[in-house]
Amino acid sequence: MPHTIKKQRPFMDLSRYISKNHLFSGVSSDVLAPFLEAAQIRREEKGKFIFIQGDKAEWFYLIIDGWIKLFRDTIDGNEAVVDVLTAGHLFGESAIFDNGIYGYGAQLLEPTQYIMLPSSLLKTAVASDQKMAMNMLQVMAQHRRQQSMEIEHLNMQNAPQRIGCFLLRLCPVDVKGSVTLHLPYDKTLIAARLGMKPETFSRALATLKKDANIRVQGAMVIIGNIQELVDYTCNHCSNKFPCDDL
Amino acid sequence: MPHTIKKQRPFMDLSRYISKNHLFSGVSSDVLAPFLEAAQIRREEKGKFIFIQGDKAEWFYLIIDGWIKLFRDTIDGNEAVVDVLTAGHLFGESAIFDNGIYGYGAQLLEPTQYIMLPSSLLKTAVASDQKMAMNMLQVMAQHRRQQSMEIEHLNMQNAPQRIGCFLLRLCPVDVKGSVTLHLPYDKTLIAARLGMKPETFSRALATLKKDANIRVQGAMVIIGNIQELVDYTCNHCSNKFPCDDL
DNA sequence: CGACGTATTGACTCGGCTCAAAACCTGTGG
DNA sequence: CCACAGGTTTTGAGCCGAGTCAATACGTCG
Repeated sequence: MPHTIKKQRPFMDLSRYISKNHLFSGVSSDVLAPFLEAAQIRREEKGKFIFIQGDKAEWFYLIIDGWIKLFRDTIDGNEAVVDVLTAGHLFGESAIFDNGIYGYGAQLLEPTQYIMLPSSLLKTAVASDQKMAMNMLQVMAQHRRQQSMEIEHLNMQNAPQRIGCFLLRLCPVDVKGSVTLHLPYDKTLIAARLGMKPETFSRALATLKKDANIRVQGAMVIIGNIQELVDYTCNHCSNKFPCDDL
Repeated sequence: MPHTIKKQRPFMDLSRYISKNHLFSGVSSDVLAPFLEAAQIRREEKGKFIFIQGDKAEWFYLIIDGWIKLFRDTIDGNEAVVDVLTAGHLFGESAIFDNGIYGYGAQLLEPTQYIMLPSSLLKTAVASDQKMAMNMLQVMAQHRRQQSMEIEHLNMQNAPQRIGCFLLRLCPVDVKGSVTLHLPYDKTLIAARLGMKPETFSRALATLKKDANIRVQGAMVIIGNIQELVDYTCNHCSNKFPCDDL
């Protein structure tokens, strides 16, 4: 008795993933239809570059599962990690309305499934459909707010505080007291994401253990008391916890 | 149509300033009209807060002349300067499509004239007019790119390089060799804008004099050779000079 | 078990911050 | 014209956080 092969039934699967993304929420099905038609689903191996900085932005992307990183390479050979994204996240969409050139590269961190959608479709859909336009604007505006926060964090918070902030954003919103969570990806990568070196990350995590009642066991982190961590972390920030961004 | 009487400024003045802003470029006059109707022009003194972080975003703003700063206050009483803007710049428009709350405060750095426009109008105009929507999206996307650059700079460049980058962006695009320019506002403020302390700014400027062939006389800066400054500044960045961002 | 990638630890350097003082401007009133 | 007051900018000394380089521990997979 053959069991289901899940990679098939592409159209329905795509539909689910695409339409439930906020960009398409409340959008009529005839606006949605061409996206479903044109969508291509891909599964690629770790390390694959989906695109690099400077490429023409002919597609934008939606992650189904797995992890990718957005990055920029500097002239002297360093790499800045712009963002790390997973299921449900959209990327590459911003360049479409700017200069049509990706401002960063995108690389898979592990085997990852994603959907690619044509930029041209997004452009026309946004131009012709009000709801799409408003959704797109909202996505952009939220991104801008996130980026503002990021800039503030880099300016105002030190390494342990940036990690604390990162951990707090991993917590479910409503909990109080103690929380156990595990880090979504490599510590090295988290470090890069937070704009610090792995060694600094390691030491900063150690000071959190000492000063903010945190326990760490490999990738598992136990926050003894959320409020304590907030007190330690959020003073140099302009947002009161819980921050509504992410 | 109703002809409203504005007590201080005739209709035409506003029209010039508003319609030449990129947000309204190519927009039909009947879409533009309600903005011109509803626009209010203001002139206020240095120090005045136009709004503060957390206010409801009922207006967005266009600067006619003068200077303003956008800033965020942290819980422990520090201030992060988000941006410094002057004639032709737009601000407060992002919150409208996000959560309707300003993410920063805005304060005048000197006597400044500005126009305030109702958020509600922007929202409806963007929802009903394709060109407005595309313009707004473009404004947003460009802002996002700028912010990305800012994050990269904070991460990768040291103080002298950040100043060098700032100076290079003040240069006219096509010049080569030597350039004379003067700083648009206080060194203290530039320092804050670049995420450093005034003392650091001063010292960093001194090292630029030494290492990158710069001369400084008060607010006047003479770049001996642009290429030399580029070589000194741009290595840790992912953009090749001239950066197309602002 | 060995081997490789990831994570931690140690010793050192250096950049930027702090606090404090001096130098420089610029406008004001005598 | 000078003296003074206020703000801005510079300079100095000392400290601390984060980066670097190098070595060691840890884990997981073969």
